[in-house]
Amino acid sequence: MSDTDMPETPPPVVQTDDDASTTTPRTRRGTGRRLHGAIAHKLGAAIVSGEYRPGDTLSGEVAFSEALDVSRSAYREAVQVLSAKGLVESRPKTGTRVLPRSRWNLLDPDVLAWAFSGEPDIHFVRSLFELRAIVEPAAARLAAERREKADLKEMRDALAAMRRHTLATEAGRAADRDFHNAVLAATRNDALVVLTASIGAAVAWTTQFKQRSRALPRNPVPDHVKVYDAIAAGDVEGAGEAMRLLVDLALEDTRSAMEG
Amino acid sequence: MSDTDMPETPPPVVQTDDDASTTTPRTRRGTGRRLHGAIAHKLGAAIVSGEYRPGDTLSGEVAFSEALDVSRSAYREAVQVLSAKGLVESRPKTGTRVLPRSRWNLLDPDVLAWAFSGEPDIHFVRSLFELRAIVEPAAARLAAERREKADLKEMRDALAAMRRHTLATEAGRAADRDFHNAVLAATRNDALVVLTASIGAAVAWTTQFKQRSRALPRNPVPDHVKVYDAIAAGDVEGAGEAMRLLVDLALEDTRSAMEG
DNA sequence: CCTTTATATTACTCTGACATATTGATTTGA
DNA sequence: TCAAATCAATATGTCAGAGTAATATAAAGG
Repeated sequence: MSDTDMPETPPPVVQTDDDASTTTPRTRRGTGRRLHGAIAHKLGAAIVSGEYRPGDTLSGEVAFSEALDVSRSAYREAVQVLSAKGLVESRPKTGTRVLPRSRWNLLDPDVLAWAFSGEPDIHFVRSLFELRAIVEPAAARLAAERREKADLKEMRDALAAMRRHTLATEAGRAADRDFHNAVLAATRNDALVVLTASIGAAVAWTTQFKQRSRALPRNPVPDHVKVYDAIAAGDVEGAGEAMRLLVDLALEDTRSAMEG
Repeated sequence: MSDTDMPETPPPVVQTDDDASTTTPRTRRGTGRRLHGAIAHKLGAAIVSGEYRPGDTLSGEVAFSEALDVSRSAYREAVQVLSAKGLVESRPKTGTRVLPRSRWNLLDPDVLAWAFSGEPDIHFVRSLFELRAIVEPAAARLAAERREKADLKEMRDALAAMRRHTLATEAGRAADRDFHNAVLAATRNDALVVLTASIGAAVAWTTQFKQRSRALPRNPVPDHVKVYDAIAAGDVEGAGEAMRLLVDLALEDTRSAMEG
């Protein structure tokens, strides 16, 4: 993930640790990562969460930047990031306004992270899983056609790691991601790789929710093994079917966790 | 498309139209759009075309910005855009380096535009069409399930426009896009919409190539009508199959145009 | 009523300075 | 001799203020 990462930004407190502060508490702010990154995160999250709505126009650069107590440069660089992701558009005289949702790069990893930093829209989560249910089985079919020995080894290693740890641990989740990435890599399709990298990140979010609400009810390894076996055997139909099952189960788990 | 658009940036000539120029010819540069946008386009295109390769580190901000004869601010804002799209990463002391290809947001509309502003990598084009062949039929199936009356009207209107104009005209291509967008909108899936918006833009590029090399050999309307009929009838299987045919034919046309 | 011109507002660009973080060498200690 | 801590060099990060260019709105003219 690029600059603004997933772990919640610690509240950018202005620590007034100075003692004889005759001067206003300036220059000593945010603890977070790079400043413009933090601002982009803040604004981006506010936009995708609906706090600012499409068509709304942000207060001018000078006003907003000094409201945030940052320089105009930092604020502008943050806005450039948002603009690059299709969230806002700036024009002279008009100001900076939020673009219609249709122009947002919803599959951008950062945008997804912002979307999931608050209360994720259940409708959108459904969309993501639906897309995943479309893409991943097709990817498994391609992988069954094109996999090389090295790909299969990657998958085996990931499976072994999944067996060792569980999905409750970070190592286990990483192994899960590794497995899916290995399948993707075996398709020799760059567009597929980057797409499901985004989706996978989002799905990882929902997985955390799942863990939070109830202990994981199912051992995911056998389903993954079925996918592996079919891919290793070059069984195109079987690979697609096994992956479809896998995604459906994940959707089912997450849905019950979110709605229940 | 967001800021940096498709039409070739007119060469950013430094017009030295001043007569008694004792001063260096500054402040009067690039005719193009916003300055940082132009620079982002230039650098982005250079990166995706392989001129700078992953791991390469760009010359420092001061050096590079004055080599381009722009201020550091403008250069930095451009780099922020590239960073937001996962092309580069900047760190103190280390400098700005090109990230591995796996971290590029290849489905970002701007990145796609940059990729297609030069000689498009035929391998990557193949990946895009493969992805399209996966997603669009699935979208057609969903559309057949969920379409409302208004969706069908949109599709009919687009079809009518396609009949009036041809794919050789801009109006015709717009109608083609409208039809596909209508199908997408009928799926009620935001993730699908934004994804195929990207792919569609890229495909539109290749369509232009197609037109350039040979007069269009096939009337696309009947195939589109078949898709419409199936969706209107709620025929899930038929809709998927008809769309699959449509995408396959487009791929065939483009492949022969690019390789021949 | 429509077109054209003026104007005010806003983002855009530039400049130059300082702060901060990270690397790599240097020094110190075991 | 090797390892850990220290320090300096360097490039990005942030700040401040001034001036430019573009554009929507209002005003003037046809």
